[in-house]
Amino acid sequence: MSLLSGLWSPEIIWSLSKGARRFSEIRRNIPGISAKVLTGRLRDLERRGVLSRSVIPTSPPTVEYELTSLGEELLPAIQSIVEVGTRLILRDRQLHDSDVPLKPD
Amino acid sequence: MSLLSGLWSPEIIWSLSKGARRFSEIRRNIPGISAKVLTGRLRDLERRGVLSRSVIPTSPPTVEYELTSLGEELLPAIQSIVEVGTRLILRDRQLHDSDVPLKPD
DNA sequence: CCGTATCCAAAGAGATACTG
DNA sequence: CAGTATCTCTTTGGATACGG
Repeated sequence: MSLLSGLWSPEIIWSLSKGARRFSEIRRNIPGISAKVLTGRLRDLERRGVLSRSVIPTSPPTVEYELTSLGEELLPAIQSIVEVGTRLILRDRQLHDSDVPLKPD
Repeated sequence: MSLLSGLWSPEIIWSLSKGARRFSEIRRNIPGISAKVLTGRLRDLERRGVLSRSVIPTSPPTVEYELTSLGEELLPAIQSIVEVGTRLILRDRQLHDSDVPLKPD
């Protein structure tokens, strides 16, 4: 299960679902993540074989991250967890709303 | 994603996949988990709506934990993550074995 | 642009002892 | 049986500053 460990790993994997992305693109894509944490998570996911890192020797250097085929296999799992979570949130909101109904405007 | 947060939560959910279990049954089922951690995770998962806790007033008391319907929806996701992880481990072992081949007995 | 270094705080988890 | 109470250690993450 450590494949998805870390607060941001699922979002990082998700942000690579549509193809290779650069460091700064991923960072912009995930509001709130710091460079340090993003670097740490990317290194961890690389070591585990979930994504690959390739440096293109331009100036300044370009670094691209891409899911491996095994990384891509995690996408459906992430999606279904997010779906369950969304339903839980909606259900909670409904329970709360029925306690305190909105007055019609 | 916090639905699966905590080192042991996926295993706890998994151990309830075949129906309701008592505290001590879950604990026996998951070697290495302490009572404190199990209690903490169960409370967390209950609060999030993944499982339910019911006390049967016998003496000594019986406490049963059971997945909610939303909890059950997490099972396929857990299974597919475990499958990817297993393939990663097997692939790594293969790579390592090809470096240091076993000598035929 | 793509990071590393440092320091700090908070959360999880392990071990152990104790309880209604 | 099914927990709670401590205490300690480690891991993560946030903030900030700096570097090739």
